[in-house]
Formats: sequence, structure tokens, C-alpha cells
Amino acid sequence: MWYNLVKIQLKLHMEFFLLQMSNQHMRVLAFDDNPTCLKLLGGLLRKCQYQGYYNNNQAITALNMLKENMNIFDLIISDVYMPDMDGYKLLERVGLEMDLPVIMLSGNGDRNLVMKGITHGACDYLVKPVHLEELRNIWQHVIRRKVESKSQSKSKHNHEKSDQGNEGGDQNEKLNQKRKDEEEDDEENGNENDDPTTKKKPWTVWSIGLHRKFVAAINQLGIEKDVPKRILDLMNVDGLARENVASHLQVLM
DNA sequence: TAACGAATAT
DNA sequence: AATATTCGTT
Repeated sequence: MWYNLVKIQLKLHMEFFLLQMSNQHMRVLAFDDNPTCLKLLGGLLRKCQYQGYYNNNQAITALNMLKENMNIFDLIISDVYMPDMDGYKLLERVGLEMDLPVIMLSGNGDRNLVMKGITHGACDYLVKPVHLEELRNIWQHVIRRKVESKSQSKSKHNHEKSDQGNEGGDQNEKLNQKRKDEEEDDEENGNENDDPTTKKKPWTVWSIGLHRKFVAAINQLGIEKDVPKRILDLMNVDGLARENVASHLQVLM
């Protein structure tokens, strides 16, 4: 049965090809009602060389749009909070009506919320602020899903393994775990102090709290006038220099 | 001159 | 990896 061997080799080869090509042309629908978050996310996605489609319309609109062009996107990133629809409901409907991986996004790292997201069918859960490295890995979800559905349709009765989703997700899980810990530390320390050692240490630590002020400032300014000087003025943090904001901005945008 | 932002340094 | 500093441009 030499041809079986050939088949297997062919299959492996195809999947490798898929793996190589797909991260370049991954089409991502990013979805957030907050224009600033969307802009941040868009910048990061662009850096990862994803094709991005960014939508800040209402959830219902997006859902209809998705139904019409189901095959346009490979992956959806959506904030859990939507003004007109529960993010989890969106998640359920997407999972039910179309076969697309959904990544949930929120500013809250609460374990219960994360669990809820996962149990409602999210394939990953990111906590803001999203880091570049986390986005670099998300394309794997798409590949894994494709590979899974292939092997499922091929051999339904062959084997029913339960540990099929663990191989490639280790990196993301570790990242998420790390983020949760950071958040807990931040909460323990209390959030009224953003930079306790301003005078002796010029080193700025962009704590969650400080970053929130940063985002709030950009929100207030609007995405056109978000230059370091204005952001700095709005943040009104002692000891913070324009250069600090500029540096932070450069990394995120 | 002041601020920007990309590049580069720590 | 995160933040600071430098430097050419606006």
C-alpha cells in the first residue's frame, strides 16, 4: 500500500503549506464600539501583516454583514461589550450560524468573565491592553480549526480523542495566564498610585492604571489629534514627560 | 523654536 | 521586552 504513504505525505505537505501561507493573508474582522481601541487594534493587526477589516458599527449590523459575506473573513475579534448586543450572544450566534473562530476581547481580566467567554465558544480571550505577541499567534486558531474539521470529516468513527486542542495553544494560554497575574498584582497594590517613585526614578512604568489614563485621554481627543503633547496635558500625571507618552504611543500604534 | 515621529540605544 | 534617547523633519 505505498499510495497510503503518499497520501499521508501529501496531506502533511498541504497543511504545512497552509500554515506558511495563511498568516500572511489572514482576514480579520476587528470589532469594537470604541474607536480608539479599534485604532490601536488595527495598528497591531497591521504590524502582524493581517488583512484587517475594522468595524465600529453596531453588533447587529456586523452580524448581518457577516451572514452575507460569510467567506470573507477567517477570524473575528470582538469586544465583549457591545452597546446593542451582549457579546456572548454575538459569540453564540456566530458559532452557530457560521464556522468562524471568534476571539473575545475585554478590559476586564476577571476569571469568571474569561470562563464565560470560553464556555460560550470563544477560541481565545484577550485582555486589554493587547500586546503584539498575543496577536502574532492568533492565526493558529484558524489553521487548527481547518485541520480539525478536515480530520473530523475524514474519520468520525475512527477515534474520539478529547485532547485535540492543546497542541498549539500553549503559547497563548501562557500569555493569558501571565496577564491575569499582572492584573491581580495591580489590584492588590491599589490603583491610586500610578508611579510612587516619580522623583528618584525617572523610569516610567506603564501600569494598567496609567495606561487607562492614556487611553482615556486619547478617547477625549479623538483619533485625529492624538499627539503626545495633548495626551500628556490631558493625562495630567506628575513627572510624566512628553517623551514618555511619545514612546508609549510609538509602541502601541 | 517647539513638537513630531522614526530609529536607535539602554 | 519595555522604556528612553537621539536625531532628522515639519
